[in-house]
Amino acid sequence: MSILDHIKSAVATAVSQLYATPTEANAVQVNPTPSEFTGDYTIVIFPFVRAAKKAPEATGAEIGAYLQENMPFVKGFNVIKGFLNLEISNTWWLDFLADMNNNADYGRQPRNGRKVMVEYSSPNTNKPLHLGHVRNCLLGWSCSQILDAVGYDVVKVQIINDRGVAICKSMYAWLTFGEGKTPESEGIKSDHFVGDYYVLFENKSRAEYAAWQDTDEAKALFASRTKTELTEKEFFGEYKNKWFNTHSKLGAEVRDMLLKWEAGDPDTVALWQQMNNWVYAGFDTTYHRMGVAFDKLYFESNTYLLGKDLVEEGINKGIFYQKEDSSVWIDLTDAGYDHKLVLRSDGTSVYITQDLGTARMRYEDFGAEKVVYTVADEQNYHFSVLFEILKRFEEPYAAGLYHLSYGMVELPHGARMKTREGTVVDADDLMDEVERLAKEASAEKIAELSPEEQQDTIQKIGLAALKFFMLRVNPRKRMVFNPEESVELLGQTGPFIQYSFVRTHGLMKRVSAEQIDMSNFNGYTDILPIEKELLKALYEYPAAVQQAADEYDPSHLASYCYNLAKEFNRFWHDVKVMSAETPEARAFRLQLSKATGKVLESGMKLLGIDMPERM
RNA sequence: GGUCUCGUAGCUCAGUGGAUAGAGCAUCCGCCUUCUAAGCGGACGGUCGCAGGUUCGAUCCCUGCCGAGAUCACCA
Repeated sequence: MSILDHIKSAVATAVSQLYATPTEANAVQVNPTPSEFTGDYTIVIFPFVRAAKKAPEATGAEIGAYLQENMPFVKGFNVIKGFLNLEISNTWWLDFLADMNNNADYGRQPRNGRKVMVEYSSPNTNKPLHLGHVRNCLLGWSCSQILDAVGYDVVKVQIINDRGVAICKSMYAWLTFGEGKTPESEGIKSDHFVGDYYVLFENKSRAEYAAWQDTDEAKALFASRTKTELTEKEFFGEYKNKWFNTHSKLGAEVRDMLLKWEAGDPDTVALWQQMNNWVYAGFDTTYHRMGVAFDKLYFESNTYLLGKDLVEEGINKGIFYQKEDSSVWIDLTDAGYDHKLVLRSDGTSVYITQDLGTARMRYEDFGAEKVVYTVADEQNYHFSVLFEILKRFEEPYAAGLYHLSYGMVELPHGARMKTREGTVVDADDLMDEVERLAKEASAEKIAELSPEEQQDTIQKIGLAALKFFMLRVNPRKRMVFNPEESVELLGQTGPFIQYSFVRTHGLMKRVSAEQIDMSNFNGYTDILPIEKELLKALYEYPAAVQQAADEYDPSHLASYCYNLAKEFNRFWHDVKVMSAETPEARAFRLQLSKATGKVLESGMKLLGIDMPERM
């Protein structure tokens, strides 16, 4: 039981006894005391003045006296307006510091025996990973680490969208224009190689469309448009998909290829394998560099036919209904959604059918009671519907479904990233760039390290900048990706936190090199305000991890790490550690530094960020 | 049009039913003979989108409006 829980329950008892008003412990508000007031923790008294029938000050004084009387670690208190500020005894803080440094798992909860699946990344295989995938991967990875830290067994999965029109475009372009080239022959990273053919296809297609727009047929179509307010450009913009499916020669070729693939045509399947293998090899490199990994891969080519048995089950259970054309639907109007198609009239599945089937299959595979889907917010509606349907099926995991929805990463000026327009920010390029800047900034400072160590340090710094930039923002929010700011190394950044860690690490190296005794810190009695602030920040760590887990939101943890680092830097600036006034003060400050280093390293690890030893 | 999300300093973002709403960047001013200045401090900067309501107390909860985005396919 934490000290805050003790305080809450003691306040509840006090109110119950003093004012004969039964009060729940969780109705008591306790906050860290702001530094401009005296005290460590503050109880908000306003809620109890009605029961006390006294002024807030008098009520606070009575409760304060009760707490001081009954709680050994409450050393004193003061009341300002409706706020009761408690002072916690130094011995309690010293014990806390000792316990924390003896606990290798500070901030981690014991295993709870429960299982959660986290799905993230889930790319298409027709092109390399870009900035949006980076945000996705960092969120998914960090959430899985955080859930692990609070006790869950986490299964990290991705579902690879390896089939469909998109990959066929790359396949067709390579087959038609590739002249047998390979990533090896061209010296191009293999996923980029495949992506280049996708872009090539889109270029050819665009040219075909432009030429078609000059035909009499197209002109007649434009002249006969019903929405007369549309300009020619707008009209043909809207018409593009229709054209691709009805007029385009390239479109016909791709559809033909998809049909062959579905029929299992050996040449087509072999080509598909080849293209996908190139892409996977490239993805693996990128994932590895990004520091993310998966426990199990699902492939859409294996799951896209799933879910039909659920359709039948749904009809039998009365969850779904069938129309005369034999298409199958669900009426979700009572839940605030619309009627939703779950099976086409030709009997083929749609996206949500697959997802229903995949959900059940994965439960059969792992039995996870919670499933986190890390998918961009453009699919909010889809997941609301999916979860609602699974709830109506009374799937055992239905209550544990969560859509970790995140806002699109936009380019400055509100532009969305589009492969066809060449406005994507490529994940590999991005990592190159942050490392280049990290190298620029670090070169002199780490010059005496070995080349390998230098490279390692630079990678850690660059990735920290990128990862922290993306994870410190609440996932729900759209974020504007400004290339210059994202790789900033000063201020509220990953490298700032790394730098604070490096300071603690430097102290610990001296402790072992000079065999400094850190054990007599208990003799330090007059804890300074700056030291107390640091202790309070350290104390908050488990709660920060828990909040990040409860809300599936690593940004809470990112804020926490930044605040702790900031606090440590203030401490570092204000007091001497190695040359402290007394051996006890030195021991105490070293213990504090050690604890800070531990928490920073562990907290950042949960964000997927590694610490360098020097920088 | 319906639904959902977002709106806090010039910019990027935190934040909580409670004390004077906080950081970073930018601008300006200080601080390295002292454990790494990738640091620390200070100044400047706010009608917490607008209007009502609930409350002892609202930036936070509720309603309406305004603005931005997403979505509402027999696409994935």
